[in-house]
Amino acid sequence: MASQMKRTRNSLAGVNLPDLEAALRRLIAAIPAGHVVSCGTLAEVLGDFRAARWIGSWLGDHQHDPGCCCHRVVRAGGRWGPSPLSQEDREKLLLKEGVLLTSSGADPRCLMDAAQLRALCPEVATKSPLLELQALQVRLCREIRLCPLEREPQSVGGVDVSYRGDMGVAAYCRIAWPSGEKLWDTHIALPTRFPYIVGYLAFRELPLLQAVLDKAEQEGQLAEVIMVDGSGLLHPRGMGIASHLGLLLNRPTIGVTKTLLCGKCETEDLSPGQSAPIVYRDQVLGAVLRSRTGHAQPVFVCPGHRIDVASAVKIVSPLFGAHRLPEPIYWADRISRSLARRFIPQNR
DNA sequence: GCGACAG
DNA sequence: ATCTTGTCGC
Repeated sequence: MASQMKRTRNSLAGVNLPDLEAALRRLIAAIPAGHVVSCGTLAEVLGDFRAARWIGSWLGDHQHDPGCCCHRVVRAGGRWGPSPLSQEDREKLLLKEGVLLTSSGADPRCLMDAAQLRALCPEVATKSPLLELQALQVRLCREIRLCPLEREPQSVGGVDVSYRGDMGVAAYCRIAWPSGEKLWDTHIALPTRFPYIVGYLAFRELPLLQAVLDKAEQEGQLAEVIMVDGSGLLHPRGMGIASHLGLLLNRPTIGVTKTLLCGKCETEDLSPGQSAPIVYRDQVLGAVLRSRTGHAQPVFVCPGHRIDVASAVKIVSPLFGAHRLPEPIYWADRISRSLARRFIPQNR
């Protein structure tokens, strides 16, 4: 029993990040000669069709070795996609394996569908990594508390992550509320462990955010409310990164984005300093805000955890300075980006 | 034909 | 998010 209580605490509070790349390599290794598979089908077997884009970019990037069968991966309908091989080598390999070619790619009749690939790779199919992460998000969603903020904060923190190669730099900045004065900041750099896939941003950035916020807490600089560069409640499973972080910290969090992940709003007649509701699945889950200084593009705000839409708008509104984004996010973005550019050498 | 989605 | 030159504008 004691050993159970003492379970390992990683940055996702006990959740192990799946090795998506390893799972993808196993799927590709399971494609038989004479067949091809599309990025979308691979994504589907990993647990979410939306991972297709990541798979496409991975094909062009990955560490390729002679045994790798990535020449059997194509785009939808058999069309050619990114590859480390030359077009000539690729066509030669597929022809040798018995795949018919068309003018634009592989013959669609040689494409395998998800059911066929699942049968050939049961170890990935039965433990679909993205399905498991979705299940976790659905489970955590029930613990989200949507309520007015209890007390006005003295300060609000902002967090953001910038990237350089395989490294991520997270920055945290504490801002006085409501004055907007910059009070304190810190940062940390760590290797990236998970790709960007729409709907799974938390699994990419939470380890870094948790690390930088641990640092802030040790220095006694953790603000009462944390603003995140990413969505919260406005998420297909109600568990955007701001909500997930709020649960891990057990602290009020607000999601702020430059584009809308989901939901609809009227941005046409929005005058500077005003806000309008964002509706998703017939519920008001956020607000679109235009800064008082009248920037062309508005920002989208939603609750993460332990706050409601009205309180989130009340907290964010006074923190618009001279920039499009509210000060905590503006500074976290600026600091993380300049550090990533300055301190991490580019290797490619 | 429509939609294709945070960072 | 990142890769990137000059260019348009307050």
